[in-house]
Amino acid sequence: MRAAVTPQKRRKILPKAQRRQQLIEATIACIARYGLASTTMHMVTREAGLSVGIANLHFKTKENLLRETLRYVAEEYHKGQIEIMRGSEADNLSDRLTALLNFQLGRGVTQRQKMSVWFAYYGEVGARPVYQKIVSAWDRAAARELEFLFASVIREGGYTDIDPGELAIGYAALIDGLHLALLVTPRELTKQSAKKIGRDFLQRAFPNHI
Amino acid sequence: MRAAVTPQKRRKILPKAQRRQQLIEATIACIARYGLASTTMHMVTREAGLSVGIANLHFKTKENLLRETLRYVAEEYHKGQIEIMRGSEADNLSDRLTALLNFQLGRGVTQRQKMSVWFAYYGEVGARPVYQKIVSAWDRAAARELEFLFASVIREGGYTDIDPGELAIGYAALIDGLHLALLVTPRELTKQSAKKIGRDFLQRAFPNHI
DNA sequence: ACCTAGAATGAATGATCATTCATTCTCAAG
DNA sequence: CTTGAGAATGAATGATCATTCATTCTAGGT
Repeated sequence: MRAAVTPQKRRKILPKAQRRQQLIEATIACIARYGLASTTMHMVTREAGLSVGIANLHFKTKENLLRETLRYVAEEYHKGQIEIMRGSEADNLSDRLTALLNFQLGRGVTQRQKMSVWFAYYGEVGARPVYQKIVSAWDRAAARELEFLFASVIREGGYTDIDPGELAIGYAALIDGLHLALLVTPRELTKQSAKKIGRDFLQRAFPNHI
Repeated sequence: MRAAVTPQKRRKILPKAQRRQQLIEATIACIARYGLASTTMHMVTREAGLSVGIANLHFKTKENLLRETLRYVAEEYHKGQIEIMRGSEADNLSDRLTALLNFQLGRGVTQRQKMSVWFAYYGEVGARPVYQKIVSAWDRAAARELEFLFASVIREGGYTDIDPGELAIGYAALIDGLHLALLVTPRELTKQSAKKIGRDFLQRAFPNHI
């Protein structure tokens, strides 16, 4: 009888960028499954199907890997948002508002995995200024864009007594809060209801547009 | 020359309940300062001015201590809320709404320390079902109370087309989102603005009451 | 004043992890 | 086909931590 036939995974060499991406995605999966606190380098590299040493090879330290992962997640979410808010010339403002809502509470973003990661980092923001910097940079960019969109809607609809900046902060807060509710009390809130609640918010502010 | 005069802190024996409380408060302070992930038993006991062993004496495991701390924080916040929503017979509904908003975005609750702890736990909810259970139990209780309050307001104001349950979820989400914004992007949002945003939300829903 | 139940201590233990680096392996260039 | 630059591996290292428990100390009861 032979020694057990270990399937002998052939070592593969790939470009740096690809390995980094692979590790970031493994990190996201681990954080969602085990939490930020108990995610270890072993877990991440196993999830990626690679050896322990590779994480330190590409990211130098765990702290670096976590930071880059946050950067990736924050960028993905906020870029998506911003793209929709800018819209194409063709889209009218009502459609843009609806598209934004559908994105923010749609399949891609409200995956349990994504929301877990998002809030895992928020939870550490109080203790880690670096995370705060990354998140708040993107938040500011999205907030400006949203304020601009709302200002256009206000102008078009002739709404009075609405400050676009304040409304934008309120709307963004509502969406964050709904994500949190979907994560923490999923039994009390479906994505459908969440969308309706977001829509109602916009409707009360912009009755002629929604 | 004598041996250095160590100020020799005299050992003090106190009732169990008091020590537990003391440790929970030290845990809150540590989580706020260092984050949930890097809070150690040594930090907590040092913060409390006690020895390492004591935490295990009173809480058996670290996991237990963290769980009890969450229970304490969740209870404190939600009990305060619920008390205000029930109000005294004397208070009219408008006053109750205002009092609620002032509590939720007031000095006590929006301390950086409190919000840090709050979101630190939210961040782990995706990975720890126990935390989810604790938080969602209190959330449900508060949600019911808020729905009841809103239903009274709707009846009194004769507002049509408002579902009190949905509005309650929306309002709660808005408040959570504002807390998050105060924590993550404090430079972009003052407590004053946050209150105004909350007030505007209520005003658009209940124009005759606010 | 003396005793003792049990509260409090903290050095020691063992488990877990991030990080290192000597070695192996891959593949593109020649 | 041959070769070397550097990508990938994983056993080993050392640091950090939760938890234990033999010992010390306290305070209420006698």
